[in-house]
Amino acid sequence: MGKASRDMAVRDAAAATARLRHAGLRPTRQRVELASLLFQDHDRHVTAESLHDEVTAAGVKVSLATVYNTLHQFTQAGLLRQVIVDASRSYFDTNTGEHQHFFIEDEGHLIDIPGEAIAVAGVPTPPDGLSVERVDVVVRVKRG
Amino acid sequence: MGKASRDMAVRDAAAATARLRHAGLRPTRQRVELASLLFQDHDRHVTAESLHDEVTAAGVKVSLATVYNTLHQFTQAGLLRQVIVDASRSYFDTNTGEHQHFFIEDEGHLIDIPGEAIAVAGVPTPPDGLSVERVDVVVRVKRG
DNA sequence: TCACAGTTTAGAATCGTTCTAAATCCGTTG
DNA sequence: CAACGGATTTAGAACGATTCTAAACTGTGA
Repeated sequence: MGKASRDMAVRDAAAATARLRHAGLRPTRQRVELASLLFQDHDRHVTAESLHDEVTAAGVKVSLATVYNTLHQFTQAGLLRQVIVDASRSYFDTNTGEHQHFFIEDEGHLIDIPGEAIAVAGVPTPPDGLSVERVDVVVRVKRG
Repeated sequence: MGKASRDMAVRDAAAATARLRHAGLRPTRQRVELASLLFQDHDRHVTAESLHDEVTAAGVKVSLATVYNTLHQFTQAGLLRQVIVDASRSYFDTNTGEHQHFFIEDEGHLIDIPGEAIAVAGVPTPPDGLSVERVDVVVRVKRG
């Protein structure tokens, strides 16, 4: 292992810790581990189970309940965004900026579409006492 | 009860039966009941449970399993469209034409947005061997 | 170092949905 | 119009994702 990757690993944990503190979350062992995995890449899409598998494969022991708790806490803290595309499971996206998604239904796989790329025109004013929270666009794609 | 509503009821069952036959589905008692309820209004959004409650309240005995089966069969037959907006339950829409939705998260309530109203521009070409199946737009709204 | 609120955990519980195998129904045939 | 056979319905079990619970543990400020 070279110097760069060692530094990387160190920086990951430090960056994760800083990020957690900044978000008002106590940097516990589990949260730091999960944050390191999640935020090493800019655009990640995970489910509770995929993340649990990943952290477990990395040799770290974190319960599934904690993964669920953590995903929700991160989401509430604005570190993650929940993406609803599949009736049977929830995805979480490390990209919290404005953007949309391709969803490959057969594979259960998401791909980001940059926010600038897509424009939604003509959204009507919502009825009476309602206000727009967010506009989600899902482009469902298939093989072939 | 006046003549009009009596005629309505008759027409409902007859229309439902015709609709089922046309879709290649045997018009069983349960399917006719459910179709009558579903297609009396043009734009309905139901969940399996809401429809089950409704049919039960109407004094008709249909099992929840049959409601699920029927919703899926109707969807496959093109009589319904499934709408994915909520991680915890599936909605079915009697409007199968091109259109989008407001989703009132607090109430779990959907409102149609006509297809002509909304325009989505700039959807990128999907990667390699993928083709666009459908573009779903969900306008999430809140009280206030 | 201590204490305590915050966090994690295993396992049970819950929720929507699907499955299973048996009972029933419907349309056709004889 | 009775009987047959495949389609349909059903109750209840099973399932998978998620949440809850109560007990054990762990950061952090004093």
